[in-house]
Formats: sequence, C-alpha cells, structure tokens
Amino acid sequence: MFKDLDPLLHQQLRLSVISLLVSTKEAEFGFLKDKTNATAGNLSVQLNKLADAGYITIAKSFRDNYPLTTCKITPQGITAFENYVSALQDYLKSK
Amino acid sequence: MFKDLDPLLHQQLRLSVISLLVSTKEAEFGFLKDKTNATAGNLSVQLNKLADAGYITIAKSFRDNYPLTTCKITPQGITAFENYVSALQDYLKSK
DNA sequence: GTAAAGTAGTTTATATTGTAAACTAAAATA
DNA sequence: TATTTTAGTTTACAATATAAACTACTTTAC
Repeated sequence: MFKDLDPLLHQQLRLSVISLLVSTKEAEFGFLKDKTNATAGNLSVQLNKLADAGYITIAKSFRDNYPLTTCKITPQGITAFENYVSALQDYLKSK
Repeated sequence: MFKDLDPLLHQQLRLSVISLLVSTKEAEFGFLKDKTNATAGNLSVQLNKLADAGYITIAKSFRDNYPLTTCKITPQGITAFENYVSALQDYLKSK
C-alpha cells in the first residue's frame, strides 16, 4: 500500500535542494541558501548528508578571493528523487 | 518558492494515517496498523499527535469484550491534508 | 597598519522527534 | 488457575534537525 519514503529526501530542506538541483544541475551555496531560506549552518549540514549518500557532489573553489561551494546532482540523486516522487504519489491520492 | 510543509503531516506514518482516513472517513486501530505496517506503540503515539492537533478524533469503545479504538478525520484534518498536498507539489515539479 | 565589519561557510550543543521495547489491563484458552 | 492472546499505552533511548557559536579569511575605514 504505502512504500517506504527515502528518509534522506523526506525532509524539507534536503528535498528543496534536490528539487532545485534536478532542474539546475549545478548550484552555488548562496543560491541554494537564498532559494530555500535556510540558515547557512543547516544548509551546510544537509548538503553534507546528501553528499555522503552520493546524491550530490560538492566542489570547493574560490571566486574573487572568497570560498565558493558548488553542488551538483548525481545520477543516483536523480534516480532517488524520481523514486521518492513516485512513492509519494500513493500517499497523496487518498483513494 | 517552497512553502513550509506542515510538520505533522510530513512524516510517513502520520501521512499514511491521514491519507487512509481521508478516503475511509473512519477506521479502527487494527485496520490502520495493518495498512501501515506500523508497530502498535508507534501508531498509538502518532494517532495521539494527530488528535492533539485536531486532525482526527479518537473514540474508545468495546467490541466483543475487547477495547476498540476508532479514528475519524476532522474537517481541519481534511483541510490540512489538502494544504499539505498542494504545498508539496512545488517540491515535486523540479521545474 | 590595524580595528571593525563583511563573506562564506563549518562545527557543536541543544532541542525535537521518532520508535522499539517494556509495560498495563483485561479476556480467552487450556 | 496458570498461560497465552488481544488491544493498546508509556517510557527510555536513538536519531534528526537546527540555531548559535565558531573558523578563516577579505574588505573597508580610520
């Protein structure tokens, strides 16, 4: 009846991030922070969880002397998102 | 961009319960336990949270000498579910 | 040149939440 | 009358989430 929901994606901030990355493919820390209204600390933690799971990669560089963190979704991340969305459908139908 | 998701509904077991109750209107503890594969303890806790929030009512009676717990969704519960589903759409579109 | 303010994050301490295990209480069964 | 079963509830611990504090460096202003 109800399939288990991937606990990594069943969280508001991480789901927002993945949702954004699915369409943009790549995004900077500041962009994700703005779009999600997350605090930097929370975003940092959740990005690392997504990276640990292999759903995104995190690249660190510098731009104009400042550190720059760039995130990219992986094929596993895309698949996980698709599976999550599909599993969720059953919960939302209410039939 | 991303609306906040009702934290009471953004949890697998509670969402399953509400999803079931939206269509059945009324359901017994045992029925919910079977359909959701939850442990009795977990279900008991989560039902009480939904009741505290006014999303369901819990009626206690007896059937064949055994205690019987029956749950029913409230108008607030239905509204909350509808709002949750609508808010979630933005996360799932990935566009 | 150095003090203060700003950028871009990370770490950590605490609060919140989730859940399995232990428990209650009564009924059925052997 | 002891044991098992039904139908849950309570509680203690584990996992999760997040705000606040911190790191490390840069820019700006005096």
